Amino acid sequence: MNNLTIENKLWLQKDGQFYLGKGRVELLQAIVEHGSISAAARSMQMSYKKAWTAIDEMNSISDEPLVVRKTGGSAGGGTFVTEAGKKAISLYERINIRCIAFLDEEMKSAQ
Amino acid sequence: MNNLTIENKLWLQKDGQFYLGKGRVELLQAIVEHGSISAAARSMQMSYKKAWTAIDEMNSISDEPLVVRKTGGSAGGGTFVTEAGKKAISLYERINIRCIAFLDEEMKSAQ
DNA sequence: TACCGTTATTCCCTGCGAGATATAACGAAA
DNA sequence: TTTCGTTATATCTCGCAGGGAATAACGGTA
Repeated sequence: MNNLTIENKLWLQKDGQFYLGKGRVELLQAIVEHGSISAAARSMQMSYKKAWTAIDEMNSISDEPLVVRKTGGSAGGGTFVTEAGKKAISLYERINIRCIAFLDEEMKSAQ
Repeated sequence: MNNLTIENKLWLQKDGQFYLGKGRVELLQAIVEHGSISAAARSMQMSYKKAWTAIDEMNSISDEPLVVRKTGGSAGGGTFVTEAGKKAISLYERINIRCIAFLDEEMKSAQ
């Protein structure tokens, strides 16, 4: 019974629809950092299509958009995370960190 | 930002290998109840193959077997959950229940 | 020895997700 | 009006996990 660890995966749902998980939070953070979907996707070895699909889905599920997308222009366009998006990121991260700490405690006292 | 719920998925790992999750715990419980892999699989609309594969894998990862399988005999054989298996079930369930309660509290205080 | 229901194992097939590719649309700046 | 890098979107293919079916092995019991 040794070397036993507990893993967890958290995600937020809106009306039962998958909304925001670990991968999407990382994607949003990369967009904050890089200012575009394509640069963010490149930075994390994700295909543009996958990134775009994820963003389109979470944007349409949320009441307020999490990112604003601009097409065209001298820089070609860009994508920016809204305040609602940043709030969602920090909500997820705070709960996730606290949940991991909680589970560590549980496992310690369980064995 | 309403109708927002948090979902979580827990599983146990042994040396980094997936070991026991929600579905496998339910399968073990069905085996306790029915006394055979095939009856347990039937009772939860799972294919025998999937059930057998899951059991074979978790049994081989664990130090002590979680189930004992008997082949042949008048009843054709059967499968029985060991004490170690029952302990694993209750460990998972206790942590899972407590984790759900923890997350509910977190979500309440977050909004 | 014949039977029976279970465990054990192999093979085929198919649906789905992910990736790759290609191309259009866009619009500010020069 | 040309350029450029981005967003947007449609196919197409390929791999593979998972299901279904088929079959062998097993060993009490009658």
